[in-house]
Amino acid sequence: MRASIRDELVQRATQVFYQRGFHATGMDTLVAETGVSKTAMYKHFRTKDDLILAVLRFRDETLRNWLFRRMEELGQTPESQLLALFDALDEWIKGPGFQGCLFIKASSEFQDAEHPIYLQSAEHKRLLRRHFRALATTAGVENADLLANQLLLLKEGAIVSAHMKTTQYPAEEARQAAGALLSIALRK
Amino acid sequence: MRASIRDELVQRATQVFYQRGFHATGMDTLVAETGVSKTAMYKHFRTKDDLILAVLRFRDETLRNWLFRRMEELGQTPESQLLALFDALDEWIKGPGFQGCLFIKASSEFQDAEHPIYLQSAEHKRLLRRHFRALATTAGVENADLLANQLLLLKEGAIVSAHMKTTQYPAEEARQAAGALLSIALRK
DNA sequence: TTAAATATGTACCGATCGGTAAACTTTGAA
DNA sequence: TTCAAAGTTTACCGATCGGTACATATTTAA
Repeated sequence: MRASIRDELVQRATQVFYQRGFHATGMDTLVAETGVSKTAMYKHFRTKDDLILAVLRFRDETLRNWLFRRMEELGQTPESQLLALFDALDEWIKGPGFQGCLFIKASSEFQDAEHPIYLQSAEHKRLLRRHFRALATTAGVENADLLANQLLLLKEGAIVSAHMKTTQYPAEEARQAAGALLSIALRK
Repeated sequence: MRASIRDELVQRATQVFYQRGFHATGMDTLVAETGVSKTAMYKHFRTKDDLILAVLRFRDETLRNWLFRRMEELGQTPESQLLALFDALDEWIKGPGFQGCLFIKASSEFQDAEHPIYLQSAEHKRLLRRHFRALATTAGVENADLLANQLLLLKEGAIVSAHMKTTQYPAEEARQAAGALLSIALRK
């Protein structure tokens, strides 16, 4: 029960930042929404930025674990797992509380290319990319780099378009496009 | 020379918000960066939100005008114009001062689905979508809606991936994917 | 049982937030 | 040339910002 207050703070803060934004959320709001006193917060994290970094690390772990597991559950072969990315995405988008991608938001609120928060956000995307590329390679795709990057483009586009309500069925449309690209990549 | 101070304020404010973010930019910063006094600002715009809305309207006009013109210049047929979207995108991304999409940022800092800033941002994407769909229809694509949405997914994904440096050649990879989708859509 | 560790609430810090008031200067059209 | 419109500077408002001090309560391990 010792370290759990810190964990609970991070988990609840993740939700608050996700729903309200980083700059728009003050430490007093965090106190009110998480139930953790400000003194305790600053005992665990030296600054607000440090807390945000912990939030991003937590989100990276949980989101990546969930996504990769869901892709495995929904697809038996590497090819179908790659397409299952968009089925999992669809679940996420249609699920409760979806508000876009926390890392896109973080990197756009902290744009400085050397800012730790920007770097941490970018790292998450790079880890996704690596996983997709490994799957593409296993599936026998020749240019696995290209396909992995393109799947990532479709994924990010779907998340943004879902958040901005540009399209009604972003994940489905992304999946259809991904299927076309995948079958082309496997045909040669 | 009368109305031009308002215009200059909007244009300079666009750059400041783009480079530094909306919540992160205070009105005093705006005074310092635009050279326009706070009194004058509040004579033209009742609130900061109103100024942001004017910024988004200005950006929507200039960006859409530039993009559509560039697509026409770079492509002779509707098909090649659709692909030229990604050539123009490439120019933008590689050009000076690129920091992602102002509308994605605005909608993620003002997430409330009924907030005027969110609605204004979403409108920009809808106008792009309409244009792409019209081009796809002219090109003879059967399911123009689907293709237009997929091109938009690739475009948004490329912008985000460029901003987060996930991929080195986002526009090129998006263009290649778009070419594949387009040729499939025209084949039937 | 007790003492250290770890919470808490409250009050506060200087700086900045969005926004206003008022007195003064520049500008442009009749 | 004159005068109102539109600009500026400066000072200010209450609220909130990120962050700290301190005295008190609760938890936990010996």
